[in-house]
Amino acid sequence: MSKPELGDPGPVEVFAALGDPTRLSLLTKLSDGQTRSIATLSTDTKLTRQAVTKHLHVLERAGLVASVRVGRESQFGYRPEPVAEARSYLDRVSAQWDEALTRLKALVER
Amino acid sequence: MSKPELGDPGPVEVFAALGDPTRLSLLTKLSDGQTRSIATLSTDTKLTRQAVTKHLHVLERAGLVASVRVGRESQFGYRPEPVAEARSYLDRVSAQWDEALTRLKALVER
DNA sequence: ATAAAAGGCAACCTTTCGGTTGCCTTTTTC
DNA sequence: GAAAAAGGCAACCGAAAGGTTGCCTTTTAT
Repeated sequence: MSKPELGDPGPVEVFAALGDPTRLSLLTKLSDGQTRSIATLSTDTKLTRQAVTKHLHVLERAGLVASVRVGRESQFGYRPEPVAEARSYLDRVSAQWDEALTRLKALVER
Repeated sequence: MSKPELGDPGPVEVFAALGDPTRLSLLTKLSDGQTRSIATLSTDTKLTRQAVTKHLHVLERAGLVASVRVGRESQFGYRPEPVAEARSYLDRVSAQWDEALTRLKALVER
């Protein structure tokens, strides 16, 4: 059945989550498949640990990362699904555009 | 030389621009290749013409649309380049992820 | 057993966003 | 040559975003 099930919202939320430099770099860092703690992700960031935490939660609400508390630290990991969704959304947009181009071409060459 | 040339900023700006429902729907509407006036785009939107105008300018700053003033109205049209950029950005992200998976698999199956 | 490391929580602040209203200019249309 | 249509400009407003600081809890290391 696959309920909407909270954890991968629509493309809008995903794009919004990607639309911030800090978040985008956190995500690309995590997309290497390794899992990282907040402290780790906070080094080389100029920002406070708290700020990073907030960004991570935004990413999490958008379904782009998931976290597990292990011992005293919580490990964050990349989740590929929403990116795939976003990608196919953009695919559809540019597909529509390509169609339009094709139609125009056909019209002109007639 | 290809100066940065204002008009297609990085992926962050593009994602930010896409991360709003109104903007996303304006863009998909325009991605059919047809050019539309602000008034036209404002119908069936509940929002004020001004609000729509602002959104269009955001899209324009992100390079996703371009406008030309023709007579008394300004026509907005879709610009495909930034979408392609964004798409390839996401491609790289998921490519990195896939690589990681592959490496992990190799390691495990050894 | 204490100290240090990692985090959660919450208050607070400033800037940006999304949106509205009012008014003025320019182009059309009749 | 008015009246209407399409927009631009600017002020203003409330809510959300991005960030900080302070303090308390839990886990780990010594």
